[in-house]
Amino acid sequence: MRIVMMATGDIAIPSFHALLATGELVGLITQPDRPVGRHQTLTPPRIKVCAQESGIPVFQPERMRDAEAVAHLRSMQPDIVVVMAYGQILSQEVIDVPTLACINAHASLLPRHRGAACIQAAIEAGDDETGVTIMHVVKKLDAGDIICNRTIALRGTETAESLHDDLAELAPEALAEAIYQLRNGTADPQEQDESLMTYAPKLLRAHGQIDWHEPAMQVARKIRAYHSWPGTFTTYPSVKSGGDKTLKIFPPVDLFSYYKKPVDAVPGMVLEAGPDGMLISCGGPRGGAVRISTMQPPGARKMNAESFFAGHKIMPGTILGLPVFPER
RNA sequence: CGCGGGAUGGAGCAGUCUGGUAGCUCGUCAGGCUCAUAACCUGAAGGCCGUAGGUUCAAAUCCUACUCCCGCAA
Repeated sequence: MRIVMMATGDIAIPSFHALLATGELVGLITQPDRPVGRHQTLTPPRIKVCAQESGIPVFQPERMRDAEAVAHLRSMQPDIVVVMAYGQILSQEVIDVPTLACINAHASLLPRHRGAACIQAAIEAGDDETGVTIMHVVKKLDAGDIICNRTIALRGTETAESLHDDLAELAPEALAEAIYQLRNGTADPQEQDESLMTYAPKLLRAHGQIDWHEPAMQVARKIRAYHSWPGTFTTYPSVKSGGDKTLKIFPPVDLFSYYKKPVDAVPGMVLEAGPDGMLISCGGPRGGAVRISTMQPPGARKMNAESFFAGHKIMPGTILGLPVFPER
């Protein structure tokens, strides 16, 4: 059987190696090299490098839906196309090329969290479990019939980064089962329950802004969910410059669902500031607070609270993120 | 050369605009005080102010080049 993989993200790398090991992988289709990093250096996807090292042919069309690209795929004569974190929407023409199936590995338990930010969404929503789903590719995003899945329990401590790696390792197993079923005709794809569908749109850097009016639980989840991309941040008033500066916030975060606060405490108010971290008042019906202990001021590296407060003056009573939510 | 910020004892920062004795909060070490302490008091060590040139009587500070770090962007 001939398998062609379409993948760009690092999450697909373990699956790539698993497919490679079957000896049936005949090609990798991935996004063109992109300018990346601080100097906009043209950089190949890491999975492309893996393919080159393994002697697997690589194809990098700018638009997969173009006739030439489709023709190229057809010339590879795939029986199965495996899509995972590829980064382009596929046309029906592409989907129809493989003789057996065009399947997709998605990093959530569909129909929950369709879309690009599925990993972050599972953490931010406070789900008890997430996983990897293998389904048929259809034109509608992540909406195809489900072949199989693998689940992983969430303990409330993971970040998108750690979960990404765990799911990457989980994917090959699910993929192997799906391919096995397709191969011997035992696959019994189940339609997705549209009523349970949620959508996790692609995140932008700006989405990492913390809204201190949210309950402490939600703030803490967001800090974990958005690590390490796009990251979370707030703003603080700078005595020196007179303006507001951006403060990036990193896990771990201590959660206080209930916290006995001073009567004048408002969301975003710094309650304590010291070597142990910065305790910040949150919103919501029960109030609550979170303590953060790792942060990064503009122009500097990530540092712990002890270092931060050695040279930055944020006194208790300071209100963070102030000018940001006038409209919310 | 995509845009911007930065480099000052071990950590984090001020000082740079307006050149003139190296400063702050900590940490470290020594001593003191205390029933005791990460508390408090006193003292000390530790800097070629990123590198290399230039201007000047004089450069952390002004000029030029370079190196490294960070943010945006991807």
